Amino acid sequence: MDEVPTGDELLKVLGALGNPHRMRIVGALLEGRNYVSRLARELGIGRPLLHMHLQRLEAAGLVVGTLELSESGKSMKYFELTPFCFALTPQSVASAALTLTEEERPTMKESAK
Amino acid sequence: MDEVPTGDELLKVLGALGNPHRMRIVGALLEGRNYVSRLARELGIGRPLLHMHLQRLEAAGLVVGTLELSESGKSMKYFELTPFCFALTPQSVASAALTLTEEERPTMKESAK
DNA sequence: GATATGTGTCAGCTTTCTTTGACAGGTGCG
DNA sequence: CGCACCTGTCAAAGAAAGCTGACACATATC
Repeated sequence: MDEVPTGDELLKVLGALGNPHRMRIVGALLEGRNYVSRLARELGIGRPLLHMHLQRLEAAGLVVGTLELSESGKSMKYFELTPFCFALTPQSVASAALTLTEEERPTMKESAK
Repeated sequence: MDEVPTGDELLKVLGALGNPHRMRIVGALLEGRNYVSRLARELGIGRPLLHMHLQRLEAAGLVVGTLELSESGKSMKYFELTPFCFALTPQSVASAALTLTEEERPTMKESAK
């Protein structure tokens, strides 16, 4: 039931969900799949902005987008939620922290000591 | 068992946990309470930086700090984890998104009003 | 052709977060 | 006293995130 992610994966998930717009996007997609332009209108934000947010959610594996051709021939990108499930406890966070790679380093300063 | 937070609360929690240093701090505190200077040495980061990160975690309710007087008379601030437990699913995120206040808006210029 | 829909990207600005060094204070001990 | 700890704060710089308008491309309809 619960997914047990690596530190880097959990970092991307938390970074993706820790934003008002992206939380609202998840809420909007819970009612069904939707395409970018319509989603932008419903949420009242610009499409370039929404595009960026969706990319962040997709990079975290929380949504998936598929480019489809409508019957009229226009290409439309539909996004939908993935059935993710993460538990946030001191234990789960701590075990994820152990697998953090230094690529995600906040700052590197490996001199002598 | 699971905590059901408001949108703003969840936002603070996700923002607090979505950082490599703060994840490591949670991992370090899982082994027991600790005071700031020692924690900074063990994690290899500066005290001012750790102080800021701890403040962020405390603002999210994930840790609590208590200023105590050691037997020798020095004042030391001990931090320890709170037994938090959050479930991250499309449903939990969506319901939290409904209670988001506009105060936590992502950059809004408040010129007129 | 002009308009309306859809797609995506880019540069540049603003805002926030992160980080560091310096500074303030306190206590106990040789 | 000077040294070794502890506490806290501040300003400024650097890095990252957020946001906007303009652009380019496609297709269908008027």
